[in-house]
Amino acid sequence: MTVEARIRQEIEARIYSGEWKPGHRIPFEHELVAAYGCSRATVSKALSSLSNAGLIERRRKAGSFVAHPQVHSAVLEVPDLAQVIAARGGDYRWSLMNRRVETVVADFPSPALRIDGLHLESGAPFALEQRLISLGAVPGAADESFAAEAPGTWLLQHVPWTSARHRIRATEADRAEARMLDLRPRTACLELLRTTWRNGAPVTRVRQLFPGDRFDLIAEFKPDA
Amino acid sequence: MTVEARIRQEIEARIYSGEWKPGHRIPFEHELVAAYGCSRATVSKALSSLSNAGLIERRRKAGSFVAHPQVHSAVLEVPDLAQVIAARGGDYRWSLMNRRVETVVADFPSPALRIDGLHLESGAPFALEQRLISLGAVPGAADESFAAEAPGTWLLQHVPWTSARHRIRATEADRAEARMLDLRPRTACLELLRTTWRNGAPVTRVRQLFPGDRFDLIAEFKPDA
DNA sequence: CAGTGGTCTAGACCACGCA
DNA sequence: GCGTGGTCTAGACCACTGG
Repeated sequence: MTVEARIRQEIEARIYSGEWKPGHRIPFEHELVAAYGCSRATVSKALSSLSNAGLIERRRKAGSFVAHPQVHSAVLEVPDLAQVIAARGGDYRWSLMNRRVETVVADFPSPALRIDGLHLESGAPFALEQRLISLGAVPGAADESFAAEAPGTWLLQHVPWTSARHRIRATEADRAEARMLDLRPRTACLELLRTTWRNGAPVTRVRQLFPGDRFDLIAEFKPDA
Repeated sequence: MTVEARIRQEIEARIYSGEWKPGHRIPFEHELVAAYGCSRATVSKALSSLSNAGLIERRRKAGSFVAHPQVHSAVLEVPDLAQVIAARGGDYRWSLMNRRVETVVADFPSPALRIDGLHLESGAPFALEQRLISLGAVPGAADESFAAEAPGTWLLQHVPWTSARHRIRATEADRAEARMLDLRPRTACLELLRTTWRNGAPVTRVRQLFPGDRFDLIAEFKPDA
């Protein structure tokens, strides 16, 4: 246990226990230096870590204070479908339904590859996927058939770093979607819309449709970081 | 711009641009010290920040390497319904439907307060809420009527720090739910199940049901932290 | 304007893990 | 072994901001 970790944990414990309530001023850095017999840099690292985690707020001249709780964000596990299905003990497969180049796509500065397909669990439809891949941002995609490998898997391995935005909502499968997913029409489905950028330019946009009874998303909030 | 921020940004830029691909070894700390003319502590802080953000991996003896991308997590904005509705220009209200003490609740070590109610947007149903509050963890809740204030709002102000787990799925409103939400039966809804703990003990468990066409969740992934 | 946190330095010792 | 990152020290100067 490092000194930094000890300082952090002992402050955490006082916050979790309620001994130090939101708004409470925690000891000044120089007081912690004296209490732990360590250097100020070590205290500062511990407090920075707590601040990053959102547990405390630091204000010049005033000191550091227990933050007011805000459970307004959580880490969402965005599923890798192959792993999800393997974890359930199922057999994952990808089935390509459509592949073509679209020359004009809204919000895309260049032509895009349009890929439609189905993720299957042990032979049964699991999720419907409709995807666009910018050929400007990912020229190599033009050479891929995506017949055997799902485009998401391929992209993870061929596009360096991206940012992404997900929109999650409930919707009803229309007639065509229900047929492909082997559902009654109007069955409740989870719709995941994800757009991915790299250096501000769109890389891919995908819509995944999951039957509501076959899949759910998990998001965790932990004040540690 | 601090030295630390400059180091971090210049490394980020090389990663985002693709100049340094996943697996690439970035300069050793002592090389960065020489390149930037700063101390090793400053370089180390910059690299620690990149490591926390998941952009690089640091290995003793070997060096630091560009990490392989994993868009497998994103930050989910968990909505404060009052704010969501205010941001849309609507008028938020909470309507209490039921409040009673349940002596035995699964997974709760003590009796719990059961609160059912409706979140309203400009008078129209927006979300159905069914909540349990542990009276062992939050004894003060017993003195609250929750007639005027939604329990989530009250809890944020009165319970110290928590961890939380959310489950998100699509489901169909049953007859009673559809009636309360003013929907046709079997309308697709987004179901948010959240359990909150403090020191390992459950504090509250809530189920919120949103008509699919009235609400969606947003989750962002940015490699920065 | 005084005291806080923010940032930085030039060292040091250690533990780990590859050769 | 030996070089790397992990941690720490005992200072220092600065910028901000609350009283």
